[in-house]
Amino acid sequence: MNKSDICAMLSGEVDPLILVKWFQKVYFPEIVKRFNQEKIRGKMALYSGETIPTNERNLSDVRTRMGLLIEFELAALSNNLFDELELDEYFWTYVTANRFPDLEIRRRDGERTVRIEVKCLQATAEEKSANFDTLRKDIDPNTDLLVVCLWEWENGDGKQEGRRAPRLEKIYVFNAMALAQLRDTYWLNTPPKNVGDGWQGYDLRDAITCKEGVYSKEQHNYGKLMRLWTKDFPYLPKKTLLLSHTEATYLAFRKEVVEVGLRTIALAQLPCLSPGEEVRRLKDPTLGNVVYMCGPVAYAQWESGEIEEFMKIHALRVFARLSSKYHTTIFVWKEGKAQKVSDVKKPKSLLEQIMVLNLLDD
DNA sequence: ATGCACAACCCAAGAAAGTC
DNA sequence: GACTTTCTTGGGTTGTGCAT
Repeated sequence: MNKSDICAMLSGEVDPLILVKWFQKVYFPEIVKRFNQEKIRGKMALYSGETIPTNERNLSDVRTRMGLLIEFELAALSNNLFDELELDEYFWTYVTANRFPDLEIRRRDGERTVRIEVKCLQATAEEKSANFDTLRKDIDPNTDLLVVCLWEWENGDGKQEGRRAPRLEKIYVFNAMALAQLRDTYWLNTPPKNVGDGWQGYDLRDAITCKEGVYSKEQHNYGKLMRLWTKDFPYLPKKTLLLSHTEATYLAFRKEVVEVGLRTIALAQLPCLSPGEEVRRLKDPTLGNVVYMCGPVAYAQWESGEIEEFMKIHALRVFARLSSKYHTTIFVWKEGKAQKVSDVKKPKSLLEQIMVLNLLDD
C-alpha cells in the first residue's frame, strides 16, 4: 500500500465494488495490524487484574464504550499512517453530530469523499445486536461504507502481569447501500403477523412498525446486524456484482463472528478442564460442525451429525454443544451412551457447571 | 423534561426436532 | 401422527452520556 494507491481510492470516484474490496483486503488489514500492537491496545487495557462488571446489563455498557474507543482509534491510526506516508491530500474526521456516519474522510480543502459507519462487536457477546438502521435516502451509494470491527479481550504480552486489552480479530467492510438493500428487502418481506390492517414501512425519518393497525416507531430491531438477511431468501433487488459480493460477505461474516466467539470461549475454558493437554480444532464444512477438543472434553458448534458417534470416535467424556448465542447443552458419556445432562444459558457459567457436576469423574 | 445513539440482554411465540 | 421439548426468531427493553 503506497501513497498513490490510497489517494486513488479516496477520491470518492472509484467503483464501489473496487472500493469495498480494497478496504477489506488492503487497507483495514494494515489498520488491524497496527491496532493490535501492544502500545496501542495498552491505551484501552485493564491493568493488573482491574475488573469490569460481569452482570449483563453493565457489561453491555462497557461494550458500548469499547466500541466508541475502537472507532476513535481507527481514525487516529489512519491519520498516523497518512502522516508516515507524507500523505496530506486527505485526512480522517470524526462526525460530532449524532447522525450517520461516524467517520468521514476529507480532502485538504474540507470536501468529504469516503464516509464510514463503524460497528463494533465483541466476539463472546451472547447477543450481538448492533444495528444498521440508516435509511437509504441518507446513504451515498458510491462513497459510504459500513465497517464492522470484531474484537475480544486478550491477555497482553506478559510484560505487565494480568493485563487484558482488546484485540481486533477482523474488520469487515460493506458497501452501505448494498447492505441496506438486502436489509430492506428482507425486512419489508418479513412483516410480523399481527400488523392488522396496517403495513410495515418507513416515514421520513424512521422505520415504522404496525401492531393490530396501530403504527409506532420501530424499536431498534430493524437492521440488527445478525438478523439482516438469510441465505436463499427469495429477494427482489437487482442482482448486481456488488450485491452478490455484499451478500456473500455478509453470510461469511455472520458465520465467522459466531465461530470466533466459540473459539474464544473454548480456548479460555478447555485448558482449565484438562491442564497440560493441547486444544485441537476440527472443522467439518460438509456437516457445518466446528469442534474444539482438549483431553476428554469438547466444545462445539454442531449443525448436523450424530453426537454419540462423534463422542465414541474421539473417546470423549463431555460434549458441550453451543448455540449461536452460546446457550449450551452438555452431554456426558455414560453407560456407553451420550446422555444429555444439563443446559447452561451463559458461557461464563459453563466451566463452573462442568466442574460442579464433577462430570470428569466417573 | 425529553429524546437520541449506542451495543446488548430478555423472553414470548413460532418453528423444528425428538419421542412416544 | 400427536404430543413434547428444544432452538430460533424477532419484538421489546435497558442505563449512560450526552444534546436539545
